[in-house]
Amino acid sequence: MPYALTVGLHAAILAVTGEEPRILTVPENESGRSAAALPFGPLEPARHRTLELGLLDWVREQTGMNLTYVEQLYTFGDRDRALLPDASTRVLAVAYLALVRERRVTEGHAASWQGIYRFLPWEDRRAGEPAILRDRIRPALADWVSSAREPKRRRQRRGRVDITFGAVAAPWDNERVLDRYELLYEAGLIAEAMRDCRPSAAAHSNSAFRELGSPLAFDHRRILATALGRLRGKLKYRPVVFELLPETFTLFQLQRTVESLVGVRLHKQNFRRLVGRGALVEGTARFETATRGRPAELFRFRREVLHERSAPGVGLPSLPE
Amino acid sequence: MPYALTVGLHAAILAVTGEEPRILTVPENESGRSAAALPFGPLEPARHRTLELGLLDWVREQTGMNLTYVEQLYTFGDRDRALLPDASTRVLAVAYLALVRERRVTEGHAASWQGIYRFLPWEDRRAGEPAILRDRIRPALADWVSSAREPKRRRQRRGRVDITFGAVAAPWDNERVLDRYELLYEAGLIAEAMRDCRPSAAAHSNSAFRELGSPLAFDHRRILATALGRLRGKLKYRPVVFELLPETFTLFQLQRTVESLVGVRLHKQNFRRLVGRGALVEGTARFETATRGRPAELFRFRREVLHERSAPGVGLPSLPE
DNA sequence: CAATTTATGCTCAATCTGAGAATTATTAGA
DNA sequence: TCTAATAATTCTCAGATTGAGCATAAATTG
Repeated sequence: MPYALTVGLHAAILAVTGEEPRILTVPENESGRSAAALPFGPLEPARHRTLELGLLDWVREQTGMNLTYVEQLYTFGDRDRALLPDASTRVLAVAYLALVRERRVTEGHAASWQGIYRFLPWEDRRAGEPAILRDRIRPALADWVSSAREPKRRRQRRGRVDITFGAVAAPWDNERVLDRYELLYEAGLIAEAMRDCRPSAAAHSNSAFRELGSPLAFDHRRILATALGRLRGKLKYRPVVFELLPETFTLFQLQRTVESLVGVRLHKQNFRRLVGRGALVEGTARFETATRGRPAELFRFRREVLHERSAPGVGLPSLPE
Repeated sequence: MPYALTVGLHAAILAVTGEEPRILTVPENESGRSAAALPFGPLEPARHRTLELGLLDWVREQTGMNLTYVEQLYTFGDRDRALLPDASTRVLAVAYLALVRERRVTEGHAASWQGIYRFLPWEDRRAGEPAILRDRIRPALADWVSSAREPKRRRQRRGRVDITFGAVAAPWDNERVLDRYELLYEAGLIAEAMRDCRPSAAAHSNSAFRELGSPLAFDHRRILATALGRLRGKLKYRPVVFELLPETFTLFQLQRTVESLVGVRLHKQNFRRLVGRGALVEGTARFETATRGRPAELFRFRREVLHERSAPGVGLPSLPE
């Protein structure tokens, strides 16, 4: 067999600063152009006892960061999306999600923080449905639907669009981040699709067409989409937000952090009720000063809950649009 | 680097017959003894365009079965749990879950169906907490807790036992299948732990100790635990049970199937209410004959729901014990 | 001190859940 | 044929949860 096999370990390292979720990226020179990439490196069987240890190693080396909360996401292995160094090497990608409190990148590392909605602009609905959806995505998807030859194929495509991007019968499901990315990729609306020489992408190549969002190296935007979808789901049933927050925080900060991740606004009073009921936090008697209105109490995550109830998340009392 | 790297593709193929979930196993000769194994085979970079296609290929070859519903579970890569063919090859395992309707194994294949609770007997609580938990597991775990030297370590162990196996403050969480398996493995109560030369396992090696449940080859019992935990979670928010049921079925059959998977009995009337509310099924006007009491109507899964609502699962109206 | 801003508390109807009683349609057997 | 046993199916009812919004409290700004 003339094929070599390598396994890459990739990390989507997420933090929330203010009201903006960000990932840590490293510069990557890829076929001439330079694009941002997630920190990653190959599994070295001799050196890395486990996959996760290998990942921590590479991340430390490339960013100077020591990860604490790490979770495996998915293993990607499609031959034609791997962006091969040469045609006789097969590369798998094992993707991880890490949650951290944002820190300045330590000296001597070229890593930088980037807002995630630069890469997935259609996922942020906090200010209502974003313009890019109405003005560019929905029309382009409508084109894609009608560009199918057979009527049956058209119906399939329309159904898929409706369910992933929401329509009359099906509301927007904020966890389907990956489905949406994959659909846009298949429809050729993503720069990476053209890079991978997708047929559908070629259709747009000579029109005045702009791809959606900033690209990332390799298949890293797909990893980011996987990470965001998974995190949005997990928030609801595990107290993971607290990995992203400082030791003490106000309830409003907590709410803003959750909102920034799930991409929608939440009903404030009901959000508090849910957090309170789950007994996830406890008040310190201290208050946030140096803010505008009435000062808010500072709360702290009750780490004990991890040993008490089985699966408390924050709950998402959504707001009608 | 003197290390070779291989990636194995492993399939937990699940069906429910009557009220018993089963997996498809193949015979495997492993270091002299023969043990059942999940169907698996190495990724062949030249032949397999995607990981999933590789998996389907191996499964077809070993069992004659064509899979439809397939889902990636996890990628395992710990060096010291891989059961290496030789010390200079590193083997990763990408594990999948497949759901099928049970069929007879086709001629010429040595595969056979095995009830999953043979391998994870503590997970079936349909008849209340199983005796093995009270008589063997809880005592053995109590020993394991007190066998820790430092008090701090003991407290940690006790907390971990309480949260994974349930205690006063925390009820039994039926999704923590993997946590429970891992804990038993670490405590040396699982045959595979001894096979992997775990120190904790050695403690039991010369007493009149019997390991829990039947072993599987490699780390396949861990894969099974991952599969069951994931499926138990997914049932609640995606209509996946129907992959396991025939075209038409009674509501009671549906309930029994769900119960067999989640491992607890459910409240019948409320279960119906939930299924009805989700509009998951529709009655055919036909009835199940050849049964004892009043004949039950046959229902059919409304495949349309996949294109309607975002995420309907069956819901689990649990019964107090 | 008034206007503004934000935090926090409280209410109320609608819906969902847990538990179980009551009713209906069959089969097995006296 | 009549009765008991077995299941399916329908209903009820109290308690908890949710969605929505009003009201009040405690600060800052001008």
